[in-house]
Amino acid sequence: MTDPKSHLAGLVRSALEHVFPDAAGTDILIERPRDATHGDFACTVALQLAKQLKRPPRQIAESLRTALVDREAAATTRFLDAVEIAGAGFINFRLAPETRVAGVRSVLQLGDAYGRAAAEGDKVVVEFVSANPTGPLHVGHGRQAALGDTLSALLEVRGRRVTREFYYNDAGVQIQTLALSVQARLRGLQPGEVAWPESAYNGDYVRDIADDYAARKTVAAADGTPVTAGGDTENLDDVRRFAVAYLRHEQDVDLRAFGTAFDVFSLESSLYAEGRVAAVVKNMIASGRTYEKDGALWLRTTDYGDDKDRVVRKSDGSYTYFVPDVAYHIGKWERGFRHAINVQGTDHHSTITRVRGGLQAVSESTGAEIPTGYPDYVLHSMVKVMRGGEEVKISKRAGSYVTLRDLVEWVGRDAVRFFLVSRRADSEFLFDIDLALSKSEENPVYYVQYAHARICSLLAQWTLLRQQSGTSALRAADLSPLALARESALAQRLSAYPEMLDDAARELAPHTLTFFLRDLASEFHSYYNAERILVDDSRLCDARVALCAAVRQVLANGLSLLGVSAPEKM
RNA sequence: GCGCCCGUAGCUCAGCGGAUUAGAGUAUUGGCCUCCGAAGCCAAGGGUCGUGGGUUCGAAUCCCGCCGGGCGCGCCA
Repeated sequence: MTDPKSHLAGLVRSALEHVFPDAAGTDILIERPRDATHGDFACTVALQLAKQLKRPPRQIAESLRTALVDREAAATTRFLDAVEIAGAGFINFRLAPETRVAGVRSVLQLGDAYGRAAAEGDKVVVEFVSANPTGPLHVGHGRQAALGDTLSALLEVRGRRVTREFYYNDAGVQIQTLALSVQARLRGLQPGEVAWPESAYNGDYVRDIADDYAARKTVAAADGTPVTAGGDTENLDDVRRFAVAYLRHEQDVDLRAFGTAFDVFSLESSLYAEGRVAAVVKNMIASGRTYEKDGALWLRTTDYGDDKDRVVRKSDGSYTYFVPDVAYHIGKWERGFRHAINVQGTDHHSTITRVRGGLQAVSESTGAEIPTGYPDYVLHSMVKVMRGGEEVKISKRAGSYVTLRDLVEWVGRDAVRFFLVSRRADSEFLFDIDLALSKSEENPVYYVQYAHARICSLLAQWTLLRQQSGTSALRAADLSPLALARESALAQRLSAYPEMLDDAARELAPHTLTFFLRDLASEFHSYYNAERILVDDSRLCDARVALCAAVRQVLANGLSLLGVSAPEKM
């Protein structure tokens, strides 16, 4: 059987076609009521149709109810227990007990694969972090890493073929600034001195790079290429090459420690090297939407909803950054990604229209037929770090901001990852260090992990009791003794897991997952405190243990999507 | 000034393709370990959903104004 929700939608649709053929095309929306007294599912289709059918909603609901009850009576297996009309015309459904607990069996049978859809979906590229190699990763990058990684996992688990990608802007003036900063350090200068370049990076890491450069050390970037420092202060190209490799390596170390792995690293410099930037300019001109003004080449991005036209080629002959950005996205399209999602800070919001416009112009002249909404964006706002009631702004390491490494050292990877995805991306994030460190109070990470560990302990005891191994015996357990309201509520939540994953993936809203896990853990803790699991009656005992084992499995599956550990002991 | 986002309990936040009585955590107060892990559970109090209009049988949710906050508004990235 399909999941209960879609099955129910099918039933309602068929009843609707029978009773009100004129309204057969109506969307059937099945929701899970917050209030358990309203049943397991509810449908508002009667309210929606009242106007169209010119009949009171309760009357429509009543006709549908009759048809549904007839169908249920004729069915071979029992699915519904009751169909009730309530309020203005809601149809509330109560599932048969066997329907309710059916989800428990699927969870135990599928194990780690529960919630996973067949990998038949589109190819999608998720670009995130994309930090310039000019300094250590900061907490904002951490938020991006957590959001991007979890979103990728969500898309993947629901069948999309995901590529996680990191883009380096390694061709701009910022890299030049980095090289000059290192060079200044090599000359023995320090921030604050008169000769120190005004725009230079002041963090301690610049001195570290200079020291290693002078010592002619070798570093390996994320792609593994070793770079050895020449040690010559005056050779700026060499300084730059070493500094970039050094910082790429540092970022790689941080990302690995954070549990984030990328499939592809793209370099802005390679877009120039491969002639992709020049090709984009050529195609923009061919689209007929460019013009020369003040010695520069402009693209009429206002044709695509931008609030002003944008410069493509500056009067000095170089290109603005958005050109390689467009070239990069043309590349994504050409690699076969019909969906691309970029995770970025809201401070880059204004670039969206520009990049999409640029893609449209190129698409028009090449006939690529890139959709106007390509690529998709998940924008997140800034992270503010609080400790002891005050904002933490300065990190020794970076000089002017708190690094991801600082954060992970302070509170641990699990807490950082869980926290950073636990809010809507567009909300401003207040990261409270004291809160993430608390081991007993309002710390949702421990709350969820604790539920997992508790169940593991329970399963270990049950195994001793029954002298059986693992969950294999539980898959066959008779679940009919699970008759309590708490038990069916838990089972219902387990069966809602795949739906929740779909919603989170569709809405590009990974925070949904953390809320689900907290609610599931909460429901388990309540159940655990109210009822004894390991009871003498072995049928009841096995059924309850099977339910708990299913809860554990879903907690573990969900945590793994978040990249958070599911400990057996804490 | 213009554009986008946000304003929900003391605090931190869900809910916002309208729909049955607005939720969670925390903080406060009071209970629960001779019993499967108290990093837990139960209960109470706490909200004109920023504000004023509008659409609707029905609005925290959709539309408009205003107030307050964030981000952006370069031939920077």
